[in-house]
Amino acid sequence: MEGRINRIKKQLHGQKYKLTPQREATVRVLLENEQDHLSAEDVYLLVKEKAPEIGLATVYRTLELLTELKIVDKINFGDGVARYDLRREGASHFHHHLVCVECGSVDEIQEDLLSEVEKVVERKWHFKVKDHRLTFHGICHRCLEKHEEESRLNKEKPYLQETEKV
Amino acid sequence: MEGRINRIKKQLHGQKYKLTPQREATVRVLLENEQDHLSAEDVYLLVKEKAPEIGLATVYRTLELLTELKIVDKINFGDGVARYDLRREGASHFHHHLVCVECGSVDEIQEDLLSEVEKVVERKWHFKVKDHRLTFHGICHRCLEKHEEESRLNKEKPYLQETEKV
DNA sequence: TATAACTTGAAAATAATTATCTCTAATTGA
DNA sequence: TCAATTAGAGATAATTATTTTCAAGTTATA
Ligand SMILES: [Mn+2]
Ligand SMILES: [Mn+2]
Ligand SMILES: [Zn+2]
Ligand SMILES: [Zn+2]
Repeated sequence: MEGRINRIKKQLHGQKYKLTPQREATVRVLLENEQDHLSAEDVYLLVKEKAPEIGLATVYRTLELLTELKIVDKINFGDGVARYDLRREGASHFHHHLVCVECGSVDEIQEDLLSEVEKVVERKWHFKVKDHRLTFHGICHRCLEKHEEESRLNKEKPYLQETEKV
Repeated sequence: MEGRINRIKKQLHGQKYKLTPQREATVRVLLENEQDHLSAEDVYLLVKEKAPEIGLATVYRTLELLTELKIVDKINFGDGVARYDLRREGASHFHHHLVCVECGSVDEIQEDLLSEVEKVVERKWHFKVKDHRLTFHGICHRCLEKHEEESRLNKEKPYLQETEKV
């Protein structure tokens, strides 16, 4: 954690930016919620707990700065707000996402998966790939298990079919 | 064109929706600009030419309806506006995009490319894939050619290096 | 043609993001 | 040291995109 903060501090200094207490508090919140996909508002509320004087505008500015430095990725899952996702250290590519259309959960895939596909794109479309965004929409393993459970119960009690409701 | 409109009309009626003149005009604009990625505002301005009385809210409502019926896909390239992309008829999957970070162009890839990757995701993450979004960010073939051209010229006139400017 | 359900345009409301302004504290450099 | 410059801050205003409200109009079909 501290090491990671220090490396981010160096990255900022390398671009003539300072690691102010507000910026540090914001980075800490992102590190402490690494697997989440927080909106600016979410980050603001969490940072406020450790630095109550911070303003929402500062959070926006900090997130913008971190995005510019590729420390976070700004993503949009189509729910009306931008979300911020910490890049894994040393990751050469942006990770992928699994969005469940039933429960709304967002899981991550850290594996590359696309290296072959990108070779094809570069060769066939003569397009130099620098980055990618890949999201799958579907049904997550939790919801799938719930379905299996339900259909098992339905078989045991065939007189209580879903079609009977109302 | 007319056949396609008729099939869309049937799709609407099947869900108890009506094909109003405003909706038809909107669909026509989308068909006439099939390879583009229009924003709601873009669509509005184009529809206004053939149906000047239409309101912006109606365009938003129509685009939302067409998205719900999977006639169009709503996409977000991170430029602050939602864009609407007509689905190819009979296409089983949503097509991919190549966004050029230099000139901003957006090209399309109709090939599937992901079937193998999706098999891996279903097997390894136990996630039932229903749809996907894949965008590559990089340098398009036009910009790459421009670069090659420039470096060719620089070799011919080595006394006019870019580093000399100012 | 009657009619219930659906749609519309205009305007207002909401929501997210960005810009502007002024203040303060830190840094710089004679 | 100390005046000048600058970076970052909060407050607030402005923009921009999208959604909601509502009275009035239109549509499919019996
Ligand atoms: Mn993520
Ligand atoms: Mn497209
Ligand atoms: Zn789920
Ligand atoms: Zn280009």
